[in-house]
Amino acid sequence: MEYNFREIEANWQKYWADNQTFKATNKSDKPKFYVLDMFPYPSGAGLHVGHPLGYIASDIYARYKRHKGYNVLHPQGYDSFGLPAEQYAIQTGQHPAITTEANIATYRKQLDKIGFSFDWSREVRTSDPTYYKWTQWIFIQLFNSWYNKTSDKAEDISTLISIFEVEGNAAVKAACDDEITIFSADDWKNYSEEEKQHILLKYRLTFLSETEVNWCPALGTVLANDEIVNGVSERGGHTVVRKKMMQWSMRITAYAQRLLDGLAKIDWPQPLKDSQTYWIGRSEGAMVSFNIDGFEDKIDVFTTRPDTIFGVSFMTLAPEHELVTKITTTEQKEAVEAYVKATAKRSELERMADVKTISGVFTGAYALHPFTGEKVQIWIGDYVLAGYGTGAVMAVPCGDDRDYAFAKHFGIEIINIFEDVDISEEAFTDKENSVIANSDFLNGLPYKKAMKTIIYEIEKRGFGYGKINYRLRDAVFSRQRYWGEPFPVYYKNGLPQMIDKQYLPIVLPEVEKYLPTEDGKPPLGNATTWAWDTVKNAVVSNELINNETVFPLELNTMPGWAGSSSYFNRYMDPENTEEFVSKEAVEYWQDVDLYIGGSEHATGHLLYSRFWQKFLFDKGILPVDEYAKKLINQGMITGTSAFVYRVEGENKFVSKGLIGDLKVQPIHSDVSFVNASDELDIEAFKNWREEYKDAEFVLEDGKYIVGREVEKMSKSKYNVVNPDQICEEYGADSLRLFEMFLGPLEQSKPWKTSGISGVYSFLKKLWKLYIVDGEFSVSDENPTPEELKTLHKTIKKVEEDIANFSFNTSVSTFMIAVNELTALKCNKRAILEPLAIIIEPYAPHIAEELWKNLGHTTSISTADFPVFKPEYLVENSKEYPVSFNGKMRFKIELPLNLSIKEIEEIVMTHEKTQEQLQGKTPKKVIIVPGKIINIVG
RNA sequence: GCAGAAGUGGUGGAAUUGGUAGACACGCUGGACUUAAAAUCCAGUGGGCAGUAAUGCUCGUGCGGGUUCAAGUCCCGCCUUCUGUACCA
Repeated sequence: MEYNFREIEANWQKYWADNQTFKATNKSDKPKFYVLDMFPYPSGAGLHVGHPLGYIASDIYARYKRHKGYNVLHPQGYDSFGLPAEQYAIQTGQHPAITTEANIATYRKQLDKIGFSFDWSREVRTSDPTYYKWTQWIFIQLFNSWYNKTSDKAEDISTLISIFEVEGNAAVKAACDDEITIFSADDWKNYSEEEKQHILLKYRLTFLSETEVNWCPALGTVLANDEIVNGVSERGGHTVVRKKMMQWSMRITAYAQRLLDGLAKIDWPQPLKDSQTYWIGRSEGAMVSFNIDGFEDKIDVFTTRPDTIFGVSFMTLAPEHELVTKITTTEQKEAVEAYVKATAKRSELERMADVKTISGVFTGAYALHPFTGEKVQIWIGDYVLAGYGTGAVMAVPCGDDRDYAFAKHFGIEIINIFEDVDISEEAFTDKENSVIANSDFLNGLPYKKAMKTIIYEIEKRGFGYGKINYRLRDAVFSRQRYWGEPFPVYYKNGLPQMIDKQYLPIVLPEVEKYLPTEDGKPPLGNATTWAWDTVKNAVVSNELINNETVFPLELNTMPGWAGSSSYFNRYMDPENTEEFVSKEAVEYWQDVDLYIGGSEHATGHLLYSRFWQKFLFDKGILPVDEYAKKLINQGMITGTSAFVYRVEGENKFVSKGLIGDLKVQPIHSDVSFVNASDELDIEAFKNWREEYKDAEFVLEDGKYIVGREVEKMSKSKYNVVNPDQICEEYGADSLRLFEMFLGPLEQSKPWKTSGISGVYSFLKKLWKLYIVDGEFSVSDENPTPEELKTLHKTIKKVEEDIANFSFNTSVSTFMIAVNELTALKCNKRAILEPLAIIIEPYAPHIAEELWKNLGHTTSISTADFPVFKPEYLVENSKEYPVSFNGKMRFKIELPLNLSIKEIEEIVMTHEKTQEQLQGKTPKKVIIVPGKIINIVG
């Protein structure tokens, strides 16, 4: 009876599917456990061996938890809206839905081969109308809500209207647009319905506004900051420019503080928390208004150092600042205009590459210092960003590096307002250790006291107020793309109207072309049936638009992160057509206990989804405001590329060891042509490409040895390894074990297929334990203490490893156990049965097969995990290492019940000790019972 | 620049609280089986020196210091690589 993994794995995969072994119920007496993977975008390239790493880890965890008596929810689905399918559609005319469907089929086939314990009955796809119905629904909920800073939560817009009706908006504390006009209750009542809607739009949690966006002309779309890499689009590398557009935005800034505070109660990796903290970017300071000499207008600035206000010697505005044209003097007009123009022209790329250059222009205007009344020059400079704070800064050169450099460069006065600090060479930025001087009533105060005093004074004198500012921006939610969720929105007199829940989903219309229209409208502008009939409550032909009962629908679609921001809640109740998720389901499952995925989502998906969770929590739809208790980032698996070396100018390849002084050009070879010893299959390489057919190969010892280098796994580097091939050749159990064996889950590590033979032969050795004379057979004899010891130390170690997500060391532990049991010729049921269970999470197929052969008729998947018994590991002697001055010289076997004194006596009289000491008396003897003996000479 | 992670044999990596550095594998070398190959099994395998050998000595966890009876692990100062981020007032 051979270990025939092909037959075994196919049989069990069929069994699991037929019996719905891993289907989770929403009702159970067992405690719940929710294990989630970040769901994949089904790309056309399919999975490579790097992708399943996290899925294998989570699957091990899920399977382990089933053995421990939990009702485990372990779903999987697809984030199936996205740009690649759309790009492909633009090129070929094929509908993205067809491409997506085909890609999903490939993914599913590949995933099935690895033997995951997913509950596929709960699968969701973000591009499926029955799913995106709920994405649209959440959008409507956000539209119908405002953020009340007094109650510190989102509330229905009707509560805001009630306040307006009673007292106007003066006292309302809300997260809203910056420019809000104050109105009274009477004003409100006199506003037209349209005016009211315009005002409410400034308060809603999703709102329309003219935003400066990253417009990519080549893709015909707006890109998020994280979709831009080095100033060009992440996909395709096209140029990106700044442009103003009417866009939907999400008021995530309302949640800035809560997103920050929530980090304290979730067990997520510190680096990930740090990057979210940085992204949110909380800073405490003050808003201060500066009057402008000769103008009514004021310049508002946000500063984190109001305590240094007496050090202000100039102000800098962003070139885009609205006051620039107004206040610039005639003498400076030309220079200012040229500078503004030059800045607008500079691409993001240029601005980034050139951080060191100091540039700016004096406007000729002066601000008046609020405390001293002195005149302060107003400059413009592109180091001040229009999008942050107020787009203006009060410059304090003595306390800020950039202001210092700017002042030095343009010869502006530098006022020192720090006690006993020399600022002739550089600014003094150590705020914690600063003591203010030369600053009127702040003199002699340390940082913290100075801050308190100045904010009090600023507020008292009406120059401004203390403020907490966040770097986090509201998230633009519109995309000029086809393959995304349509908005459930139509426009009446230019005002957005939500479509009622009962008519959802609004299904993506058919279009002839997936490109933007000729007049620059998004691709949905090509649709001919894309109008909303408010009588029939249906999508109808555009020809029927009369702006009385039939209105145009929104042409933008939602961004990639829309569908992924709450999908984990939908898994709890995926077939519910009446509610996003039922109360019972969400009360039972609550939240994700373990979430595994890549760290690249740190500030995108993982921040937006926390925002939506908090919002839905505020609305009473979800019971918890953080959705994932624990999160693990799996590391990247890199590829090991292979290189052949072509002699420059010739069609001749030299083996790596023979390069010497030759001028050679390294060329990627497909890794499949190279064996474990780095030898190239020359014939395969020659047949790869026409140009290599007649190439000459210079060999060493009769072989061609390639060079190897670790690089990102990618098609273009010919180092991609496909999991299907591995499953075909070694089996899914080998793949699973090997992916884990590679190294710590959270670190990046290179893939080298040759190593897999180690885990493969381990599985064969494991199999053999259960075989006697070619037949499956185990003995019912009582196990020996040695056998029990091996079993129980394995149970102990594996449970500790799983708790620490240290799956690599578990695999080693299994190997050691099997090696030991093989040496002991152990064939006892009492050992081999529990062994099968503890290996099951890692190698489920072979475990099921062994379990069946042990006489069981049901799946091993819910068998109780064996209980660790420490008594089997009790030792009564220890092989002590005996060190001299910290260096181990020999070992000595001693009973563990000896006292320190007794140990010392035995050790000191030992002949090897005498040999080491050579008659000298040791200064000190250190004995740690059970650990070590160290003799200091 | 800032933030984070990581540097251990030819390779992937292991080493609970400081306590035998290199577990477990890959690769390599030698051997068994075989007409041969594959598969399988056995033995060896960090470097250097000495010895026929058993063995002994010595150096060794990126570099330089320090604490300690004892440091891969703790402290101080550097170097390198990878990842993220981009003038945030």
